[in-house]
Order: sequence, then structure tokens, then C-alpha cells
Amino acid sequence: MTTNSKIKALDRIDISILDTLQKEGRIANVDLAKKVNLSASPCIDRVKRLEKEGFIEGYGARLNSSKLGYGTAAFIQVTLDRTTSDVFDKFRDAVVQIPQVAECHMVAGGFDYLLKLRLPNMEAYRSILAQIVDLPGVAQTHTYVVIEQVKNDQGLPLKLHADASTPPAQS
Amino acid sequence: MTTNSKIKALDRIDISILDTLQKEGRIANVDLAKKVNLSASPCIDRVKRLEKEGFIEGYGARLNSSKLGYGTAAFIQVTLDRTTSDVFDKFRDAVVQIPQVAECHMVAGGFDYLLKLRLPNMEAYRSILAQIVDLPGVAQTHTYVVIEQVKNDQGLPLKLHADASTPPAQS
DNA sequence: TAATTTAACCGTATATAATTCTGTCAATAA
DNA sequence: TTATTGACAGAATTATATACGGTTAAATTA
Repeated sequence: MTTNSKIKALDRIDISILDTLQKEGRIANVDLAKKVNLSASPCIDRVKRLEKEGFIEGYGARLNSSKLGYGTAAFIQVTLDRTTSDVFDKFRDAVVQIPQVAECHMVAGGFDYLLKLRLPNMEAYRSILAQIVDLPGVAQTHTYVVIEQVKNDQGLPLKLHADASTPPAQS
Repeated sequence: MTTNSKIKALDRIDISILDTLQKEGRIANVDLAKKVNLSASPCIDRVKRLEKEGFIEGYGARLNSSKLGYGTAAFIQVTLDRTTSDVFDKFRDAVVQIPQVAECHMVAGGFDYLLKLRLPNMEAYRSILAQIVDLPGVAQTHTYVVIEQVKNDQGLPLKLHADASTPPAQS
């Protein structure tokens, strides 16, 4: 056994709790309990357990990006000039420091990193791109500006299967 | 005036509330109030106002994707065969139906759509790609599998500037 | 300047919810 | 069968959210 705490498989109720909480993170425990057909106490026990076991990492408000000055998104493909671990490390350390870089993924398939930027407008893009290009090890970049967000689901598609004997997954 | 309700500019305290809530969405109002140097009642008033005015769109639990069977991510570039609005509409209607498609962005700069997929593993990728390729209008695709998530910030970088006279933005 | 209005705030009181505690039931194993 | 375990419900307690009333300060107007 690799961990000291035993983590039991998730049952149907756990999945239902997780699915509800990822959509309504501030639902009252009483109401959550009703929704999953439990009374308040076992329900809150399960939530605490799911938090402790790391299935729930935290809670957050979903903010309106447009109203808060981040209505524009762009993806930047980045290729580094040498693929040594030193170059990679320096690039990563620098890129995570830029607040407008919402995501940075190391990818396989043609270039090295894919960045997702959140920006107020296209003017802001120029100055950020200048920063990205000057990052250590950057050889070339290619930008794709988002014209329209067709879908932006943050939640995971949890399967609310009736069969509690087939839990979907654990670590 | 386009809207009937008057929305005042956000001040330093509002920004601080939003920044706190996007990180700790389930913080008790009492504690939130302490953090922003208010008493409980004006604090909850502001939160309700921010919700009503649409700055806060909701709350959600942050779930551990790996533990819940979505440890693999991939980006797929999609080019459609004709860029008529009919083709675009059909593609979009179909792609949003696929639960594993976490994001779908229409982009400018070489191809038409950029999709972000959440998957249990690489085996699952095959069947999803088959679905994507069969979507109406799809001419070609190119996949980039995520090797490592260097950064994945969901929150907006709200500026907690001391000067309350220069609010960052509104709709 | 002085009076008036407005908005934001604080503290208190009440309502609601979270949390703890105790006992019961059902499943499992000895 | 009997002991043990785990999960649950319901009640009691604690904590929190929310509504209310009064105060202050700032802005506006006379």
C-alpha cells in the first residue's frame, strides 16, 4: 500500500455529491442531503471525507471574465530552441510568473508548449507576446486568437450511473 | 443606457471580495468580512450585489481530475471543409454534445476550431477522435497530447490595487 | 456655510444552517 | 448465533447567515 489512509471506492452517492458540488459549490448541506437522499449528518460526513481524500481540492466562485476585463482569449504555441531540461525549466519558471498566462501545457506533436492567455483586448496581446518571445529559450511562437468560445466546461463529466457496484475511478 | 439596473464601478473592496471568493468560494461570510476589513452585514450585501450584477456567475467545487478518471488532456485542432455558416453551426451543435470536449474555441490563424479534451487515458482518445473526425464538416484534425500541465489557473488575475479610484473594469 | 440627502457602515437580534452526539439498523465475520 | 463494523437518522448544540435599526461620513444643494 502506497498511502497510509485507506480510500474506499466512490459509490453512487459520492458521485452525485461531487457532481452537485462542482455545479453548485455553495449549496447548503441540508439541500445537498435532500438531493442525494440522505440526512444532513451522513451527507456532511461524506463531503468532509471527499475533501480529506483529495477528490475535492477546493471551492471557487465562477467570475464573469468579460465584466472583469478579461474578455479576450488567445492560444500561443511555443517552440523552444533547444530541448534540454535546463531550457525547459527556465522557460517554465518564467512563464508561470506571468498572470495573463492562464494555462501552460507541455505537449507532444510538433511544438513544445501551448499557452492559453486571458486578456482585456487585442492591444494587451502585443505586450504579452513581447514578454513571451523574450522568455528564455523561446525559438518561435504562433498565436491563435479566440473568435468565439463555443464551449467552456470547467466541470468533469461524472457518470451518475444507477449501479453503485461499478464506481468510475479512484487514484 | 442599455441595462435597467445601474451598475456602479467596483472598488478596492469588491475586487478583494471577488479575488478571495474565486480562491475560497466557501469561505464563511464572517471570515470574508474580516479579510476585507468590513463587518458581516455590508460584506454580505456586497457579495449579493456582485452576484446579482453578474460579476459572480456561480460557485463550484474544484475536483481532482486524475482521481476521477480524467488524468489525460489533449488539444485537437480542427479544420472544416467549407467555411459556410451552415457547416459551422452543425459542427458546433454536435461538438458541444460530446462530454469529453471540455472546451471548444473558434480561432483565427490557420485552422478553425481548437478543442480541449479531458480523457481517462490514451485508449479513450482513439474513440473520441473517431467521433470528432465523423462530425459534420470536419476536413482534418491535428492532436497535441498534453505531457505535463505546467500551469492551470482557473482564476482571473484581479488587481488588488490600493487606489480605489481606478476600478479595473466593468461590462 | 449650513442643511439635507444619500450611501455605507456597524452592532444586535433572529432565523437558518452546520456540526456534534447518541442510538439504531444492517451487513459481515467469527 | 453473536460480535463487530459502518452507515445512517434525528436531536441538541454551536455557529453562521440574514434582516433590522441606528450612526456616521460624504456628497449635494440651498
